[in-house]
Amino acid sequence: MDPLKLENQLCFPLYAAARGIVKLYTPFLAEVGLTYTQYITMMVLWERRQVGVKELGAALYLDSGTLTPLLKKLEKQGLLTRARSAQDERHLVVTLTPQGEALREKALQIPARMGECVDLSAEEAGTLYGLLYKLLGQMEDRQETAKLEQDRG
Amino acid sequence: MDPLKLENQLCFPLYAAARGIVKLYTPFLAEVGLTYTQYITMMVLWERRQVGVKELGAALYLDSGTLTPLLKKLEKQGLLTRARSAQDERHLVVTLTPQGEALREKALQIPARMGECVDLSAEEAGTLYGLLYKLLGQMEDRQETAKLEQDRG
DNA sequence: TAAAATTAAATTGCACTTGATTTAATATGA
DNA sequence: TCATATTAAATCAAGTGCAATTTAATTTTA
Repeated sequence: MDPLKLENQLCFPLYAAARGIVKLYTPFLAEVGLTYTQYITMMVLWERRQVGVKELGAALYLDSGTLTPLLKKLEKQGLLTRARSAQDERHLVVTLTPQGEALREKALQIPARMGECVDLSAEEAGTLYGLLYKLLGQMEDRQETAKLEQDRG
Repeated sequence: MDPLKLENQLCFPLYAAARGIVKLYTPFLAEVGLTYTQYITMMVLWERRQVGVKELGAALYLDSGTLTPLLKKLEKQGLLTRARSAQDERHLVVTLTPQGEALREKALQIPARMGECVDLSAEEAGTLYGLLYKLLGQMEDRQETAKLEQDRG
């Protein structure tokens, strides 16, 4: 078995399916004026109302290099506010605005419409979900040990 | 169950795991001077030696907007050549060079090293592989029907 | 406590991705 | 056959992602 054959890779369908799913979301998200990354950012805010950039990055596996310009855009759209924490000025706190909260109602129809695009049984979806989070967990471990090794050197 | 909660999404771990895996590849690929997208492009060339941009895009689910600049970079590195087809000048044919072929030997160690980073049983990997290709297949169908509907309108 | 280390965002540079448009070549049909 | 339609790449604009560096604030420690 050729280890460099595209069809023998597990990573490639993961990479391709992820882009494909985001592409499926695009027209639905365009109706509410969001990109996919903006959408998952808003999801965190709809859950927590207020969150630091650091925690947001931990939740989404994204760093400030991606989040800073994205949050500035969402602020400009009036969906959130950005302000330094009074306790620790290094922390920037992001807060949902009433407009941002209102957008949630419009977004509520999106998951169901996406669901119609994907035909997996509940069991298949559950299995996939579990395997993906297993992978994510292992990758977090990897990043941490790499980090520690780097600090030691 | 809140449909807009991050942890209730199937798409989010897919998106995050795909980026995470590519990040794991990065240091290994840096040793052979490739990015992940360049790596899977070379994979197609290692299999076929010669391929049109159109077929390459079909194999990788990428369009000329991504591939054109990427192929120019690989050409500049001497790994492939780009030339218009004599039969049909609209087609650009990409061909592996001896240097590109030689790079394959260096890349051969990468899949095993990546495998060490991910701890899934053969059965789990097979299940994940199957589900991801099932998703990819459904998304292809979606894109095609959307395309047809658009052409009709 | 003052210097050194650490932390959190922001910034910068590079490499994608994608949608939309443009350009060039080929195929079609009145 | 010549205008029209189609096809394939290339180009362009906008939005990520990420590594590396910088800046500002806070801790730690000698």
